[in-house]
Amino acid sequence: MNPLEIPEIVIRRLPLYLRTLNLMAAQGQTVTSSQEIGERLGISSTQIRKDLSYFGEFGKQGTGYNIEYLREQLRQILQVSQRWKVALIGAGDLGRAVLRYSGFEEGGFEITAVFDKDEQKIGRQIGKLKVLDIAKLHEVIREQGICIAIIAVPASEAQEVADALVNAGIKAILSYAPLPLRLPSNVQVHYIDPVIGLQSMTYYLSPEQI
Amino acid sequence: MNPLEIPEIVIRRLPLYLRTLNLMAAQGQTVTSSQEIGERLGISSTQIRKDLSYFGEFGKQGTGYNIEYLREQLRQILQVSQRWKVALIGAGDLGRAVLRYSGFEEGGFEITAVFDKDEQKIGRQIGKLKVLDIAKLHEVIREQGICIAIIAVPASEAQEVADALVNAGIKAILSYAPLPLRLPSNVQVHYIDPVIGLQSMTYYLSPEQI
DNA sequence: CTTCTATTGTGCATTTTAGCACAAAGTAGG
DNA sequence: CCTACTTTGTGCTAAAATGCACAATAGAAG
Repeated sequence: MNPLEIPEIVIRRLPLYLRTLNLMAAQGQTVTSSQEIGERLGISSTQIRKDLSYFGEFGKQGTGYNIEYLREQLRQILQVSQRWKVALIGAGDLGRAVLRYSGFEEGGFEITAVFDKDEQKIGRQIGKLKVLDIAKLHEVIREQGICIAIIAVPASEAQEVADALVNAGIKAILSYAPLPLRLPSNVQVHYIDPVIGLQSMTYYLSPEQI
Repeated sequence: MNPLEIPEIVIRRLPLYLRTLNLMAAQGQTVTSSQEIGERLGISSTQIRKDLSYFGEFGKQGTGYNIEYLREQLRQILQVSQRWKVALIGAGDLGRAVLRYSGFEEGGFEITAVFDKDEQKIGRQIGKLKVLDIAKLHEVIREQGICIAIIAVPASEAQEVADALVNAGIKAILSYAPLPLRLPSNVQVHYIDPVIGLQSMTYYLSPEQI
């Protein structure tokens, strides 16, 4: 099955399935079904089976899915069996929170370099890492062979940082800055903006709750 | 036009349009077109016009949209003309980063209470707010008339917190915990999980980049 | 006043996504 | 071995979302 033919919306759901399987495995569960995964995620079981069928046949009729096996298959599909090195740009409050979040490691990512342009922050130790001068971005990224970056700088500086990242060879960016970045089409990008999420919920709140 | 008939996917895009208009307004621009908004967001102009048409006719043929006017219309549709009070649960690294992020205010939200269960953190001052004991969750939320909450606690405690929030009358939750919450259907919820975003990008990275 | 250009709002066609329903295949119990 | 029950994977159908194409209309230029 050609990867180009698999809908992006399917790819977007796979990490949710993987996360669910991780939780089940952590609780000692060994077998599950599309129905159980679906109930946890609020997705129909048919959808889950169809999504998985793009990549192969991972289940057993009458029994369901072996959790360990399906986990490993999903990890391979998503290419998170090995750990990816990630560069973090911005050592402010957000950057520090990102750095201390353990979820990245479990998900297959390791932040191996932190950058900031503020001289006050450069050189400071955060966890295992020392904050580096953003002037060394290109050099360090090339040296370490990093191809994923997280942008945690103010909106006003995000585009500039993104340009530098692309220039350094970064191929995937997760941006916390609330604006769309102008990037070459061969660079992946995902955004995280909590306000967008809140605003689409307030639409549904009844007016008397204001 | 009955709100129940408007597709959720349309509602999800409106905050993006609003954010784009805010940026344009901040740069002194007064008029725009569906094409310009679309180019910035990577969305087709037709889509934008169709989305807006669910709610009325806001543009002028030949001219486009008055930015101030369309902004105000979108704010009213999304119910963010007034500011919503928000409770934040969790005063760890993430909670503090959330608290210091200025984007919420601009988006129509004000965090007016922070809670934690850790005695070390309770009573500590963060910005204008003092961290409150989570035991007072119900009381404070009722008193202040809060109906939106942000969960920034570890995954293991998120469900417990969510239950308490629902019990206190919260109607919308933004959760940073990487797991699906079990909630009554009349409570809105959105999740933020950076790992999900990263993992759906690694799928597209070429293997030699690992 | 006429012509030219720009842009909206929308009917219709196309494409994409989701879901039903069922054959196939496995398990459990007697 | 036989029957009853589960659950997968998938062909087909239905629904949802997107995009094309164009009439309508505004404004600008001459």
